[in-house]
Amino acid sequence: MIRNAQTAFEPRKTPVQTRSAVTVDAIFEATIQILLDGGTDRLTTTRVAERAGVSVGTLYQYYPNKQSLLFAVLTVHLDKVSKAVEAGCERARGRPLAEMVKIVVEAFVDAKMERTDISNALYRIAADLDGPALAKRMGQRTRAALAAMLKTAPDAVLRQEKFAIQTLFAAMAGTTRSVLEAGASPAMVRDLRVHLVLLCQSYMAAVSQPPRRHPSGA
Amino acid sequence: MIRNAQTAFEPRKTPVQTRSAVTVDAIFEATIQILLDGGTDRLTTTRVAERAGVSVGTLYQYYPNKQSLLFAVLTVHLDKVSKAVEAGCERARGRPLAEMVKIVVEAFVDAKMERTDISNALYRIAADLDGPALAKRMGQRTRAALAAMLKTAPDAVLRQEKFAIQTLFAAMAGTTRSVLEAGASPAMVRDLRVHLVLLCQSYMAAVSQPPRRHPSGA
Amino acid sequence: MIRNAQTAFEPRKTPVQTRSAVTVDAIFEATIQILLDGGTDRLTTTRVAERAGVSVGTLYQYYPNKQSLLFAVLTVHLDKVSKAVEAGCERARGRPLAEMVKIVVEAFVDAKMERTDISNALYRIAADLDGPALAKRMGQRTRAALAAMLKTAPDAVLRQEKFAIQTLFAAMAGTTRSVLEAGASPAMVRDLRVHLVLLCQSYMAAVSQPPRRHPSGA
Amino acid sequence: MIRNAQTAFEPRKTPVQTRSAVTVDAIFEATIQILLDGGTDRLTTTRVAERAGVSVGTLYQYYPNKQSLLFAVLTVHLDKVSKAVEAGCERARGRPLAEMVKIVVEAFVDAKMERTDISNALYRIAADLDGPALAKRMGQRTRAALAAMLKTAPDAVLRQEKFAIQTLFAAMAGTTRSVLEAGASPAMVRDLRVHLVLLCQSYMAAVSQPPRRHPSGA
DNA sequence: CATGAATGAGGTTTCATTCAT
DNA sequence: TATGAATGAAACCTCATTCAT
Repeated sequence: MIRNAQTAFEPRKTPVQTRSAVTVDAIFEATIQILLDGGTDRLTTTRVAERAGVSVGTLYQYYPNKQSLLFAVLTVHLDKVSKAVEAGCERARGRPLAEMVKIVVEAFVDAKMERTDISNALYRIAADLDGPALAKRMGQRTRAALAAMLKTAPDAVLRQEKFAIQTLFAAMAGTTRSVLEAGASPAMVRDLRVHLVLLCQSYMAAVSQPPRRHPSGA
Repeated sequence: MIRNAQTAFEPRKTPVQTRSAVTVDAIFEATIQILLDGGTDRLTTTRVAERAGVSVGTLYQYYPNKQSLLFAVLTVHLDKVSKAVEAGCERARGRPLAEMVKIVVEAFVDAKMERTDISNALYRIAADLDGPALAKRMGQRTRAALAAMLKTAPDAVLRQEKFAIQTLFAAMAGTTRSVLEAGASPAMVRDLRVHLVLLCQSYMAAVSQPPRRHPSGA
Repeated sequence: MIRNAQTAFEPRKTPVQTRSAVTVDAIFEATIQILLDGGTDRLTTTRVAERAGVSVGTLYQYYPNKQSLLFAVLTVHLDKVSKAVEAGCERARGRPLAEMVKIVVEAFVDAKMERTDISNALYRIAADLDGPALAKRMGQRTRAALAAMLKTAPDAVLRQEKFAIQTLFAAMAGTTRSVLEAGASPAMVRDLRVHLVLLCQSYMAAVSQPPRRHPSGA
Repeated sequence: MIRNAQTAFEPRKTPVQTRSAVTVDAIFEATIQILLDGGTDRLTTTRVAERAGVSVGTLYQYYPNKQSLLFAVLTVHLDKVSKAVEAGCERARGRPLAEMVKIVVEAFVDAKMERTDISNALYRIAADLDGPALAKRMGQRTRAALAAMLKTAPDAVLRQEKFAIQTLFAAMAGTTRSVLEAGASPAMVRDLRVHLVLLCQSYMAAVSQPPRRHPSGA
């Protein structure tokens, strides 16, 4: 486990020349490839560089250390998933609660499952980085989006809003992870999609109550 | 990640003499201690031996390699949790579905949360071992116990039984993990306990139907 | 230690255009700055170039390799000190021995102590260059100047002149170095100045004898 | 330059088995050998181990890092010199000032000059360690011994005792160093021995005064 | 001329594992 | 059986230097 401390994790330089951009992409791709067919301990900076067709030195011009490379790769993935969920939240605004949950959960699962191999590989490297830090990075944004969306539900209002959302998110992410790590078959993925929707819908229903009617009329 | 392939993972000898038992225990305890205050990368065989008060040579007499040590430690933990759940299942036989779920989920959460630090540490070493293998080890037994218990519910019968149980288990384990890895405070743990029960209860209710009445009488 | 062997140590081109002169100065200054706040192992060509506001490539246009840069920086410093001593020698011609020594030693100490931080930093890089070569560079000139001056002393003539001068110089340089490297405080520097004069004066007196009187008259 | 900071510099373990003692000695000797025929930058831990006929790993069992190895080598040398001087001080107690100085200076020069090659090599590695720290290590003890000895001189008492001793020591050490680094020939060494005695004697005489007579009798 | 991306040998250090004592 | 010294492959990372743009 590599604890974050205060070290600079930021990539070292932003490529200005075209050549650099190509290099950075190659490194990125190589990292994932190696992770896929080698596992965590084949993932060495030397090997990544080799696979990317550059020298180690070059790799270190862009990433100050191994963690920063892993961090970058992970971040890109998490951001993609976050964006997918946020987009789902946007689309689902104003719909009934059950529908909302369906849209969002499906967006999440689809994003995660698009490449189950990559998702799985990334779970493994996540363990070597600072857990809480990453959880925050991804969780915060997503939970905010969920909260905003849920307020627009016409048919329900949450009790213990904050914690309910946390649980909802933990259930989505955790259940998916468990299934993935168990080595899910495509069939299982399909089923998961359906059942996770059900799971989240029923939970949300359970922690909601009908909105207070406006004393309109009468 | 250390893939096991065909290597012998079994501990080398089962301690028969008292002296050995003490040694093994010390090694065991040392492993966890180091994990707790050092993180994954302080966890070296030498350090474990040192902390346990034995020589590395001795350690290797009981565990043929590092993985086998980690595997053993993890196994003990998982078995403890499994047993707790199984005991819960036993206790819950014949009760109404909601009650069943409550008992089982609480048993699981309590077992995991008894020492959140240890649970967290073990999540980290789990990443370095073979995921699916471990999932199986723990999952199989537990799911069997759940299945047996659920059949005794007087008020509900599951649809898609097998997959529902898988999802139930993934939700329990995954959600708990997510919360733990985010660095849960004691307060959050308490809330989790309550909400995870709710989550599982509502899901189980959703995938159940009232039992077909026996055409008794009439 | 980088032994020079046959490598070209001379700077590559002498700047004729103003732009070049500015560049060279910047590199020079940067080298010292880095040495001051980083120590020997932060002193990399890349860093020097960066701090100087030019590219590494440019640096290598003026200095064919790292040593040549260090050599140049050191040389400038040594020349400055040499010049100060030579000027002292010039001023002191014809004076009594004790006065001569006072003037010269003070000139030397003042030159070295003007920036104790820089002197210290340069001692460090000197170790990475060829010791004897540098000693010669500085020593020869200075000893010649000392010899010429001492011949004009009206009140004394040296025995074993050559070696006495060598010792005088070694004592001046060595003692000063020892004090500096010990991390001299300003107060110590003041004291050193006084005592080094005393030291050299008494030594010179001890190795001198009254001049043979010219058989003038009688 | 490797600054000391707070890192453990102490050797890692004291050899208990005979085998270890042999190993440690071999490493020690190898370090010096490499320094002698290679210079500072051939001095790598790998090369030292190789020359010592052990593996790098073994080296690191005894020295936690490169500096600690250098530090140890240097320390042994400095201690040897210190001891020689202290022994000289002991022997010289009660003698007249000039004799005292002669004994001590010769003890120092002889110790340093016993192996000029080694002394020179060590000057070079000293630059890569923390200057002041080392100066203290050696200087303190020696100055204390000098002070104690000088108090027993029957024919002189020092003015500004503390600073005079500091200067005396700096002159001894510094002058010797200068001569050595200039690549002294055996002949020069002989001369240095004589002249350094003279130098120190005349300085000490200059900063002394006859002792106040006890108003005994008359 | 200047730039700065790329190189890659080589440095320090760790650590699972063995085996003579 | 226990010990712990020894091993050495392999990891991470730096930096002097080059050369296409």
